[in-house]
Amino acid sequence: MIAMQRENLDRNFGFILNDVSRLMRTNFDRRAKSIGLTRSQWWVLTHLYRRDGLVQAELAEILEIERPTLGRLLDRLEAKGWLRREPDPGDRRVKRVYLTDEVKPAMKSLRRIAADLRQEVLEGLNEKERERLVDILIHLKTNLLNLPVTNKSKT
Amino acid sequence: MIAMQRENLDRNFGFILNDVSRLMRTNFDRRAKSIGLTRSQWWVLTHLYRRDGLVQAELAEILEIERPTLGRLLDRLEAKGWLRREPDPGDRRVKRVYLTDEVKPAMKSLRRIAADLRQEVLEGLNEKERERLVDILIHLKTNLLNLPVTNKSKT
DNA sequence: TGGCTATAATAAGCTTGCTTATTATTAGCC
DNA sequence: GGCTAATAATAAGCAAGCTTATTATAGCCA
Repeated sequence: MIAMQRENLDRNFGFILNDVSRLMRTNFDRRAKSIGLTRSQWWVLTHLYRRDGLVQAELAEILEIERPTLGRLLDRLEAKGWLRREPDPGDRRVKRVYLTDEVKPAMKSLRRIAADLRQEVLEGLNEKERERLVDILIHLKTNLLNLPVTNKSKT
Repeated sequence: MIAMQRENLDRNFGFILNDVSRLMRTNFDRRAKSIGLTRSQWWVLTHLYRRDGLVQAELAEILEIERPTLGRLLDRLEAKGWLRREPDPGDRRVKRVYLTDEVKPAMKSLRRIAADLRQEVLEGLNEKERERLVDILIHLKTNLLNLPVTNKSKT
């Protein structure tokens, strides 16, 4: 008992999760390279597609990334002409983000890439298992968001 | 039928996985900050602890990261005195990596942090479900490694 | 209204991934 | 033995996370 000394590194939950996540990202990015977008960039565009004209801070909140991280993503997307930032007329601190028209065809390709990859990765799990997996991941995410240490600077 | 237009972004498998992975990493790194190590660095040390004196290329292979990525990790670890690189006597291209003595107490703390975090994240899943989850993740990883696009430069 | 506090965006700096290219050395073949 | 191909490590450059700090503007309240 108590053993555990030589725990099996190959079954370390955190690192396998990290591996799967990393492999999916790099695989997606390779497939999307010819379009000139990364997975993170695509995710930004996907949310704007739903709700165009968001304020940067709102968008960062929705994407659950920090504002500076989003800021630089937007820099690159704007430089490549996928979107534009416009000042808010009512609040001069604020910039609103709008997609440009070039975006739609690319979005379609990327959605295809994402769906294909998802299928290939989940191959071998039936529908019920997939749903169950997503439920579990959401549960884990909830646990993480409730950890005290995770709360960053509440003033 | 066919619907899917408005697929639920909140249940997008790839991104939830990414969220969980990212939250675990940042949470770990915050807890380990006072020790002066990151999760990636800890993972390197953990493997060396098992097998000291590895060649860099072997270590990168085991960790499943690219050689330049490992190289810079080792730069930082070496600069902080956690390990040292020594030339291989038989092959002058090769450097072998050895842990220093300062490492052991830190390793113990980090193993504690990792175990605690893992418990907190997996809270609410019983032992059987946890094992099942790891099995599924390994399955997904295998799928990913078998994807043709994933194979990088086979010459 | 004038001054503190809060908020939006950005700047700057660090880490860790990746890819592509270089350099040094070894190994293998003719 | 000498050339070519393969291998180990590193350099260089990009992306996307994070944190901390700065700047401009709003908002509140005394």
